[in-house]
Amino acid sequence: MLRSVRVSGRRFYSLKFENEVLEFANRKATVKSNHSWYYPPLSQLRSLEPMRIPAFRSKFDQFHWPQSKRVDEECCLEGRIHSIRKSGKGMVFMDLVQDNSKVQLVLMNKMIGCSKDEFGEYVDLFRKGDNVVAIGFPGVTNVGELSLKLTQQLKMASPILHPLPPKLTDLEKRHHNKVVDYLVNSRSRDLIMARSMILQTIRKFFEARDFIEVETPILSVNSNGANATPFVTHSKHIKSGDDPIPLQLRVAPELWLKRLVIGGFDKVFEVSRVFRNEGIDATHNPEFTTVEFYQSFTTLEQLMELTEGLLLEISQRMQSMDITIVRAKELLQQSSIGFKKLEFIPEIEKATGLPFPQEVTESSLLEYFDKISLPRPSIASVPQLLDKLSSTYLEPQCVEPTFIYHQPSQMSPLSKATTLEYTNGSYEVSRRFELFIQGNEFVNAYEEENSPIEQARKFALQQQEKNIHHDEETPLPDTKYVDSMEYGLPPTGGWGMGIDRLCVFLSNEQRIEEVLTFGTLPDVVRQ
RNA sequence: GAGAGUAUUGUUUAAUGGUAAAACAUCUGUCUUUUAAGCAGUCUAUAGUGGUUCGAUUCCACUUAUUCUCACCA
Repeated sequence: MLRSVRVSGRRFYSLKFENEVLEFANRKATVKSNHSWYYPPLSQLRSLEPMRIPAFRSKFDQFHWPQSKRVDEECCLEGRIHSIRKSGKGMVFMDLVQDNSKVQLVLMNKMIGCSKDEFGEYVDLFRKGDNVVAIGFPGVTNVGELSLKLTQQLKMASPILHPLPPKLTDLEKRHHNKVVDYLVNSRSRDLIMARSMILQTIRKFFEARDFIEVETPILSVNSNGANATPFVTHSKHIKSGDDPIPLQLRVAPELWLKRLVIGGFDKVFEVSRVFRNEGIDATHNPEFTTVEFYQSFTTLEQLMELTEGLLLEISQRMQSMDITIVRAKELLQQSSIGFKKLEFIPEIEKATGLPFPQEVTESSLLEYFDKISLPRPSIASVPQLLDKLSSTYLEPQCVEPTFIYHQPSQMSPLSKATTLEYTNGSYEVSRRFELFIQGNEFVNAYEEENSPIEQARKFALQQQEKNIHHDEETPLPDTKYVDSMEYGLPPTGGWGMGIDRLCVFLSNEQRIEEVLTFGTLPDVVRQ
């Protein structure tokens, strides 16, 4: 057990735990048998009001120090030890970190008031990585480094039981132990901070425009709003007879948000985690975050302006971080002059050199595929064929931020359509755009279909296609949503952006797990 | 769902059909102004099973773990 001794009126803990070996490898046992010393209640350690380290720095960084190079008024600082540098038996330097800010501690046996031997043994109780409370005088060292010169023994607040690796780069080890990754790799921490800053900017943008932030259901009977396989679960309390009704996790919040617009909330947005039971790769995780907003009486053109405005603000804000400054600068320039625009059908014609089929049907599109020698996708439905055209001819053109707009209406059953004249005739196109950057989709937005009659018709068409092509991912129509529409969805602009990809892009990373706090689903499962 | 790779100490990297090397970390010293410090010393490893071989960490097979790519998708 720990002996406590009195030295010149003050009580000190001395020195070695009896019969304990102070090796890191055995530290857990030592800690276990001296538990109350290693994990005391915080209030017991604070004999005066503590300062956060950033506040301490801002108070003393520009301080005009007296001859003695210190101020004889005790301060209390708390944080984690990042470095220990011994310099002789009676003197030790440590770096203490809190709130991403660092300050040096100077420990000297004379100032603390104990013998060198006592001092040395006491200091040996501390390891790089321990959380501690330090009390002492603010001051500077001979070379001018701001420090806290301890007047009392350092106090243990919570120890680390394993030595931190000096480096951790192996992907497997990093993502399967994110705690250590964050302690070791500052970039891993910075990526999470950048994400926070991006989300803050988005919230500020919408708040400044009088949007309200809402939260809509994640669990429901029929997940809708995107083509994707849902995760299925059930509730103990939602049953049909004795059988639980299967519930789905949302694949998109879209239909709930539009119901809110019908209900009179004219400007809503949601930062929403969505769930899709699909493959995992560098740019896909089964759960991911989108921001969606809906604003009544808003056109496609207004949606484009809002998109440029939001990305402008994000790019301005993200100049303040080292890891995002390069991308943010590019984006700032591009969003202030406005993004390039590609209109779907004319651009396909330009790229293929052939006029678009007059009828947008499966057979005419397949014929078109043959003419341009494009291999057919595995599911040869009209939406899939059109999507293939886009990913082959349009999306690769979108290295710089680019809007692709006026997609044929068959691609988006929830979007409002209009008839437009092109060289080869007139077409039903969606009042829709997608924003692509470096060939990746970032934003999907459209004027919402607001006729319950049209919506019911498009849902029916979608089901026909689904049955013909056995496309399991097409959701069942949400007839209750169509019922809600009968109360009058105003002409509404709806918009969604993937946050994970935005973070990956701005931080110039290649993989989605880098911007997820605990990696992708396989990483999460292992932690 | 299909394919390609990887596995050496706590970490990050070497090398080799015959004694596995280094840096950092750990541990032991040392230093009263250090800057994730210096100096001296110490400790720790070939994923598992089988095969070829006088001898396998190295070659082969299987297993396990894991990474990546493609497909689906945002």
